[in-house]
Amino acid sequence: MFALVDGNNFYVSCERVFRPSLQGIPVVVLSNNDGCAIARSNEAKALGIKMGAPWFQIRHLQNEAGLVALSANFTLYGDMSDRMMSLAAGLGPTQEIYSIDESFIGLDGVSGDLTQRARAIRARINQWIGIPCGIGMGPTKTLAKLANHIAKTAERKPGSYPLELAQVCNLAALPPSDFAAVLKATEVGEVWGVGPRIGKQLKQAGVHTVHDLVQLSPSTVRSRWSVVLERTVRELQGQPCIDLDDAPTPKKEIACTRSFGRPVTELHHLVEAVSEFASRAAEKLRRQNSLASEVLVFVRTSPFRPGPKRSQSTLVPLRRPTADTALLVRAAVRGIKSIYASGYEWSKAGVMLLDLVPDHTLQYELDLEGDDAEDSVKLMLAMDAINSRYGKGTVHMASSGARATPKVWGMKQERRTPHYTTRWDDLLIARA
DNA sequence: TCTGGGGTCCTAGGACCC
DNA sequence: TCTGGGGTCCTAGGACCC
Repeated sequence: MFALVDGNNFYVSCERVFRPSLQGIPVVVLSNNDGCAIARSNEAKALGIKMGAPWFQIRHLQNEAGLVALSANFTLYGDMSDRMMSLAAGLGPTQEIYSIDESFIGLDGVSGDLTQRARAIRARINQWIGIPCGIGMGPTKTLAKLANHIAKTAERKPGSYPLELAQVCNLAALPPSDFAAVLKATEVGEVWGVGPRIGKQLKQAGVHTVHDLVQLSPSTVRSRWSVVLERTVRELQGQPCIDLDDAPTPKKEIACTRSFGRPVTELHHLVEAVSEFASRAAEKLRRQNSLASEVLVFVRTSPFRPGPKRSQSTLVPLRRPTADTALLVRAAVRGIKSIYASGYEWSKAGVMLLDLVPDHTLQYELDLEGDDAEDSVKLMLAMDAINSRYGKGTVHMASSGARATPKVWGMKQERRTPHYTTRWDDLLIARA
């Protein structure tokens, strides 16, 4: 048995904890550069705002419907996530943190009434953290996901499902006829693993609801679609195919990419940006104790703006795998210089670290050029320690540009809330 | 004026091997 | 008429996830 615990409209809920006045009104959280809506309160969903809707297309709702938009405050959401996850872990013996707002809990060996237990955990998260959650349970991860969808939808849209399934839904506890009714009431597109493309193909083949999908034989699905969808069907039929991944494996690639707040035309600004991205990526790399063998750098113009379009990338091999910020930044700068062209309005760039290997399998080689690998490790340890103690970017590569000067290429974030939980200066003050 | 960021897995097809 | 058989590795592209 599995449970999926998922924070409702997570980013919006995090903001509401510290600004209760946002309760009950339409709120969206915007992506970087205040580009598009990436989280919506129920009231915002009711206004018809779609996931990913560009801000400039919905901003008129500020005046017309009292819509409030906030810039993404990922520092806050990450910290709230940690708190929520630690409470969700109390539901069962194992936990897989699947995304910032979701975790799967392995329930094997848990005795007693699971629904009651889940309701208690949900209440605790609500009271201690202030985040409303949905909890779904089922014999496979895909069914737990589906149950979670039902739990949230039953609460948000009265009449869509039986009310007793709201907030906490255990599909394994339903009588067969009720289970079938629930599957019939759910569209295939809601299933974990069925995206827009496959969803469309399924509907063309006459498969409209989850109930239809479960009727298909796995071998048919495999030959007509793929092994991926076959696994999904088996999981829906109650046969576990996807294990709980409670010991996250290190990432195979690490990226840091950003759209710029406004178009960039000059090389030295791109050098600054790419240096910054490479430094960020290097920090992530060291955090998972890996070394990178290659650095990929890309830059492109906006697909939306008029003017000449161009997209360039280059793969810079490293002499040996490394996690040294200086070496990775140097490689990234070499890369951007090799693909830069003037006369374009560049809108986005990024750095990806590829072909990652664990840092303990570093292969030593003959010392032909002076080996400073050990110094490098010490230097990076010191740098990470300083930045952790005194704040991000306290020490950084000079090519990223001085901290004090605003970045030409910097992100637009006009509506960001304070770092309520991670900066002393931003702590809220309560007055009696 | 204005459209996010960061991942994973699977497959087909090409290059290359004997 | 007709052009081997079997295998590995790599890459690009598609689809999905949040």
